[in-house]
Amino acid sequence: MRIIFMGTPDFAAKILQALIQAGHDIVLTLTQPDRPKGRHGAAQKSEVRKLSEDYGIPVLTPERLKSDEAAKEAMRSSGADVAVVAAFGQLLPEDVLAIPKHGCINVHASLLPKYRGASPIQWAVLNGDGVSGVTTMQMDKGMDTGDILEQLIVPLDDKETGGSLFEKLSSSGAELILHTLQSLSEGKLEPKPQDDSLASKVGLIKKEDGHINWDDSAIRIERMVRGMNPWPSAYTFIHGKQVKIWEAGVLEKEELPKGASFALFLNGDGKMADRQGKQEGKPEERPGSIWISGERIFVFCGTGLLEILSLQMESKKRMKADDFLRGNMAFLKGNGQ
RNA sequence: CGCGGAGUAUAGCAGUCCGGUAGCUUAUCUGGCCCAUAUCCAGAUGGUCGCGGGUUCAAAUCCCGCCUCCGCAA
Repeated sequence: MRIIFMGTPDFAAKILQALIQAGHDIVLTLTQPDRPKGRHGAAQKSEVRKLSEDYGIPVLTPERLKSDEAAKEAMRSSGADVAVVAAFGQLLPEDVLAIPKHGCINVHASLLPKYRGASPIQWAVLNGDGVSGVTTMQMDKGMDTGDILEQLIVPLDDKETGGSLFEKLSSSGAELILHTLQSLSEGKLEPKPQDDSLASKVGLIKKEDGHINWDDSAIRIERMVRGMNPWPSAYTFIHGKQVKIWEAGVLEKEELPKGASFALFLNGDGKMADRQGKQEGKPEERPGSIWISGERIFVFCGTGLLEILSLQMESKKRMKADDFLRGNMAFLKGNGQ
């Protein structure tokens, strides 16, 4: 089949890779223009663009497909049977949807109609879902509202992170789109409309979404630690320095080891909080209090206790809690600089 | 040439400003204590101070170049 591929990041590149390996004829690729990225501010090609160029596939990078007549003309003249879209980053206008003979098929990283929108993978982890999956659907003018073609369910692991689920769903997505295209060529697809009453919508995850609110429950924060990994990561501030938390465990407050000692109190800006507040219980047990026991680090949360297993100070490498304590006790206590 | 931090023993750090015998915690090994222990005590092993030049009687430290890692920003 002659296929136009539209996508941008890693997730899309994996789908494209699978299509190429399966022997499909990719006649044209559309992806986002090169964006500044990385430490030196240089514009970088998207993953999809790199892959396409490696295989000698023509690439277009329309800033706004909606008003880019040249790109539309290229699509028309390609004579494509179908367009496969994965994390393209632009809403497709209706006239574009109609260009390929069989329309545009989207690979979406959730079990639609759940998690329509931009960050379905992270939200599955953030919400503690037991399963997620991938969906292929016939695109229409809405945001992930088209008829469902096929779905594949993927179970989540207890320690699932955004990154690990991403890996699972991209390979499942690749598998599913190949199957869907096979079904399409055999005329066996049965599009099913989505049940809008079950729909949920998720927005793009932003850096700020990784900022931990210690008033939340330990359970929720631990999910956040996993869901925001590897980006934007769950973080807090200690003495004004950003600290990312990479691994954490959930405990009950009663499980705080007896020998533990209070180290410091956190709040949003990393300064010592007002201890005269009218919160319940001892001030050292309010949400955001850090306790140290031997080589372990604990933080009181709104509900429960979070043990920090591995973390990363800004400008530093990720390290285990015991390693962190080894050389940072002075910093924690504020004695250092 | 976007802004900034960092590279010192297995690991985490101090020391660099102000040049003068390589330090701390941990790990490892040995011994002690103990019914026993991830506890405690004593001792030992272990480092081309990222790489290459330069200055100097003398460089982890000062100067120049390079490599690598990381945070921000996108």
